[in-house]
Amino acid sequence: MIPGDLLPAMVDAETALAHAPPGHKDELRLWLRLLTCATLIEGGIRARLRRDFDTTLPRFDLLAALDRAPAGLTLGDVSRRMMVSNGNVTGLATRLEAEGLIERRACPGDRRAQLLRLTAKGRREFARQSAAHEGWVAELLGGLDAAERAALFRLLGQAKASVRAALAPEEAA
Amino acid sequence: MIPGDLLPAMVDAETALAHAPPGHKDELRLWLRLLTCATLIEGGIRARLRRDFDTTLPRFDLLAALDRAPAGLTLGDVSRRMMVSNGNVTGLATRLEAEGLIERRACPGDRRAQLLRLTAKGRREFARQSAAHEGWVAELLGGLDAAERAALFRLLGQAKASVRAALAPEEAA
DNA sequence: CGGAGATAGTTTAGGCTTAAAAGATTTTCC
DNA sequence: GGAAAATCTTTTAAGCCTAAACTATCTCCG
Repeated sequence: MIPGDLLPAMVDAETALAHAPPGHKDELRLWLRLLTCATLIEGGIRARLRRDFDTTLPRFDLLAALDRAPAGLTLGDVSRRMMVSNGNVTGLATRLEAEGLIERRACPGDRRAQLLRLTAKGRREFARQSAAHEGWVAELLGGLDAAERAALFRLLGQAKASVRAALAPEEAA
Repeated sequence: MIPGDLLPAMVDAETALAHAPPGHKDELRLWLRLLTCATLIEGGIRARLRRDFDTTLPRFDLLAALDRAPAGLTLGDVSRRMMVSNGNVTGLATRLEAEGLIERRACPGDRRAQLLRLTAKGRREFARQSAAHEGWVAELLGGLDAAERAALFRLLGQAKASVRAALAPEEAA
């Protein structure tokens, strides 16, 4: 995340690029601005999760995935949903289990797999975090009106499709 | 980054949310879509930097910052531009210096600070990486036409302003 | 049946990242 | 001048993250 003491004088890559000699492509500017937005929002959320709940974004994301799947998810399911590696989920799950927020149990019919589920404590804790999280996001993006948000949402959908299409060949490999 | 072997079956958080019970705010959906886009693009770039140059995105970003500042930057300058912590830059700079891509030299007039500059090798290497990078980004976002890119760029500017405004109070603290 | 290949999860080594504490130097201001 | 505050950097401990190698299990099909 972005250290709080850096924010005042922060000069992001996109801003710096604006002063650079011309010749950079359109797409690069767009990407840098997109990245700046994502980094700023993510940093704000990480700081608030730490400040208010003493937790981290990956932990929150894992709880969120489980909260949407009452029947539980295997580690592999979580890995795909969170777009992170297998081994990463192993470590995250170990820590959350130690904190008593999730539990591992055998997956019926497949002795290789384990199901992860929220404990009662995990559900309670996530409910609190989730409500706050929704508020933070609304606050951060509150400067856009509904029409702007809708337009941005639509265009990001186009962008996502473009990126997925460009990435598709290597998925097939 | 996103492991290549996960891409085919990947189900991102945003997609999963679409199947969740209603009640989620507009802003949350927008944020999740923005995050998905950024994560996908970043993952693609990381994979290509590794594949073609055996390097990482943070290393590339540090070289990029130095490339735009021929006179050199202090570690603190780099930290602000990259929006990462001080200590992070120390480690990154140490590794890049060991690879001979950058050099540290005394900062005239301030014995606390050091200037980081690209070496000749660093300049050559960054030029190669940078050209490829620009191509990758153009390829990933090539599915959008110029008008869509312009509209998206503008709306992301609004979003960035909104986020910065919401984050501003804590900067002042 | 039984082996080949796919799939689930863990481990390992190494890089990235932060917050916090500590050291060195500079600046401010009385 | 000199104390106090600010700034620049490094160090430390801990968590996050990946790729790759490995074990265990399952599935397919000959």
